[in-house]
Amino acid sequence: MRATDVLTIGQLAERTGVSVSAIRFYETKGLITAFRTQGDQRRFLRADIRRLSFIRIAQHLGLSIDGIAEALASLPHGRTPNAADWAKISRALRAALNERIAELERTRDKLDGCIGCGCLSLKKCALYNPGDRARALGAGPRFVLGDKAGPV
Amino acid sequence: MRATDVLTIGQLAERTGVSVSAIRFYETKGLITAFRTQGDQRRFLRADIRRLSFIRIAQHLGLSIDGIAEALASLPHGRTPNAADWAKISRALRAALNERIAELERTRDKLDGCIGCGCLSLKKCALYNPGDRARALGAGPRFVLGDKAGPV
DNA sequence: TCTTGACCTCAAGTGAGGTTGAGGTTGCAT
DNA sequence: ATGCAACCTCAACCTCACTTGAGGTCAAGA
Repeated sequence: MRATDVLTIGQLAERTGVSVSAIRFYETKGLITAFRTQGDQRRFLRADIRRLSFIRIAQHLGLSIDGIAEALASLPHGRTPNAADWAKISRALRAALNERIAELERTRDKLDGCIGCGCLSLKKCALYNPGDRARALGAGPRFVLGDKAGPV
Repeated sequence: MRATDVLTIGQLAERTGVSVSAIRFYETKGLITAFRTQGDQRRFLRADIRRLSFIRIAQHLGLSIDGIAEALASLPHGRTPNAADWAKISRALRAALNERIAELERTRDKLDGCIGCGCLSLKKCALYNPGDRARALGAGPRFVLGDKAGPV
């Protein structure tokens, strides 16, 4: 293994734009793993750059840490994921993305219907029905890969 | 003013599906105002149902409490907003919505380009460039009505 | 060898968006 | 007039996704 194949946490942070403290946090959450030097310092593989990229993209799409952990669980254990592995998991991400887009479009169309009447009334108006509430709660959109309805 | 024109906080909660504690919280944040009975209990107007609906819809679209307060500031002060007022503010909401949809579509298209190569590499890949980072941070999407770049 | 910057752990803090609980008051029906 | 559900305030607590700080260790260059 060449020296350039392993990265310190600082190097990984610098290459990904993710802070050192955030990387350590992700490790405690099981999103990423490091091996250790004799002096207990973390060392990462170059493949972890891609893993971290996936994490940040997925976050941008609204997935929670737990949702991302779930998605990453589909990657092979015991070997470094290859391009095909990443392509597969990216397609799952794409599906989640399409669903979120469709949901926003539905909301927009309902809003269009409401602009005319100016009703904007919960329960009465199609725009906001109580069944949607679970999805709307919390800080930002939450949905899990492969879970159409989102968390209960 | 008929008795049916005013609502207790419990009635407002029941009609909107928003919890009593959340309504009180919104009041402390200035999103909604109530007048008080002699015994210091809150009383709301029926128009506040619409106001609360707007708040929840805007939240669902990813606006922060502060962003919603800003949007609501464009409503007339001193009189109950009418249908035209709500239509105007709803159009602003629609614009924010369209922007968010467009952003997600751009992300999806970049992701499509990346599935082929399986690159998924921060900085190198078009999918995630550091300039986007400010927008991606925090819990869920943040954007302010009429603010293209989002909060600084 | 020494220095210095990068690293380590663990605990506490942050901010958004609320909820929960204690202890007390109001207001409507009977 | 009385009972009791619904209201009040205020402080503390919660989750999420991190950051910050204290106190200490490691590793590489001069």
